[in-house]
Amino acid sequence: MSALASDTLEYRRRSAIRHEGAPVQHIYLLTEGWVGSSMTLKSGARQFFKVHIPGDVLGAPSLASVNAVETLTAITDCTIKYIPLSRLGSIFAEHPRVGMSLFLSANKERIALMDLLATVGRVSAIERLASFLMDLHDRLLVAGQIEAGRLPMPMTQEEIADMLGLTAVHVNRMLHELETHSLLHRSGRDFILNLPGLQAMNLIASRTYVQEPSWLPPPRG
Amino acid sequence: MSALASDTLEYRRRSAIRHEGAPVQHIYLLTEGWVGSSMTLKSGARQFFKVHIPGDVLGAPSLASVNAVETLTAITDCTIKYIPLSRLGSIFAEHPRVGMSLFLSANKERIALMDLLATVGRVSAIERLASFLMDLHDRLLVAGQIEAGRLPMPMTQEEIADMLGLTAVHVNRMLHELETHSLLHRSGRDFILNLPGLQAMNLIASRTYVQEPSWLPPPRG
DNA sequence: CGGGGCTTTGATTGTAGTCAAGAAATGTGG
DNA sequence: CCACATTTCTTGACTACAATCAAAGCCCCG
Repeated sequence: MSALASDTLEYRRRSAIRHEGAPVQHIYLLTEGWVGSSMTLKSGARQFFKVHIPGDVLGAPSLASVNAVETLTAITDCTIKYIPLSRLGSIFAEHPRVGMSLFLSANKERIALMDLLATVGRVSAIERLASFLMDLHDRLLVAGQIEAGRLPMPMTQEEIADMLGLTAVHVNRMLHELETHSLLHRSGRDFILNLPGLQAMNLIASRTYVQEPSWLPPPRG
Repeated sequence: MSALASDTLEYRRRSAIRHEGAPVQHIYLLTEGWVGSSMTLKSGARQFFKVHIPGDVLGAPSLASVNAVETLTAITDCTIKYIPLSRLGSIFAEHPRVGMSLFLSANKERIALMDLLATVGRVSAIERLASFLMDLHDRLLVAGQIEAGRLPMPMTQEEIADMLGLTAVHVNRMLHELETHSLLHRSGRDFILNLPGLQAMNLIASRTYVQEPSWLPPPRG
């Protein structure tokens, strides 16, 4: 994917990479830092969908729409590569395996959205928080960005609330509750996680994603 | 898509087409009737993600997973075509435009999930219900399956509740509330919708999806 | 016409939201 | 490096939306 990108840009924490409603001209590759994708409703309420970490493709859902559906905001200072849409067309024609891996990754993201939706719709506030922390921790761990159990947390409690369908006040109380039960310890900007304890609170089944699907055509010679 | 399918099967209302956890061997094309996709949590709670209508591809998110992530259940009697995974591989290699339209449709479904997540996370019960009815109505209308304003409703109130992150009792009360405000009238198994009134309650921006993206490579000669 | 699932309604509870104010942390400019 | 401004966090008191519990009625469907 990286080879397909053209421009590289840096963003400061809090700045917008793209606003919802803007014309869709690129997808993006996040190379450093964290980016949040969110939507703002007519009421002014905001819903976050994902905390993107390095290696993630950003902005792909909006490919299906004339106007961007999601706002992309830098959660930390970050570095982003731009992939213009014109380049996307040739991928599917000339590199079917890359096209298929884009398709697979879109479906993986659908699963992530389904898991978050099930969590927001059907799980108590404290368990939502536990699930969120574990999900973010596990993704960062696999990406080699953190050591196990220590999760840097640059998000505000309001941002966490907008991810989980809660209020900032209630997130604060639930964080306190987790600390009371020794499931979490806050050390500066880091969250120290009690991994077994938090994992036990995650009501979503753990997922095994396919790496090389059997049905994927062989690489070109 | 239809040409890629092999087997065709019929299912009775309530029967399962595929259970979550089962090995992933097919995707499906719904040709008649409605199918719900859902997930069951460790707590036993259920979350619905989508009411699929004729023309929809079913089961694609699970392509990214070793075990199926979603349960597919017939909401009405329905007819389904099976697309084996083996066939999927050749699509991307031999029909790049079809591959790309699969990719686009996966991203369209991501937007639908994002809209539902924002609704469940950030919208009041009565507005959730209004949004759900309008979304289903609009999709069926575009598909030419209904006449405007008249929505057949074979789902139980418990199924609607599991879609919206509510209880069946509360869905019942909110339906009553909508009727009180002349936003809804129930006539047998049909819901008669006050379209302008319900649309005004939908807090999600309306979407314009791309048909022929400019970046899509030209059809093969 | 009998029975099980679904709907409806009432009474009560509880989780999370709202409002508010003070404390702490963070950022900024001098 | 300090002083000030602003944002974020924390806590308390109170409210309210939706959940829960329970029971009766309805309606298919066999």
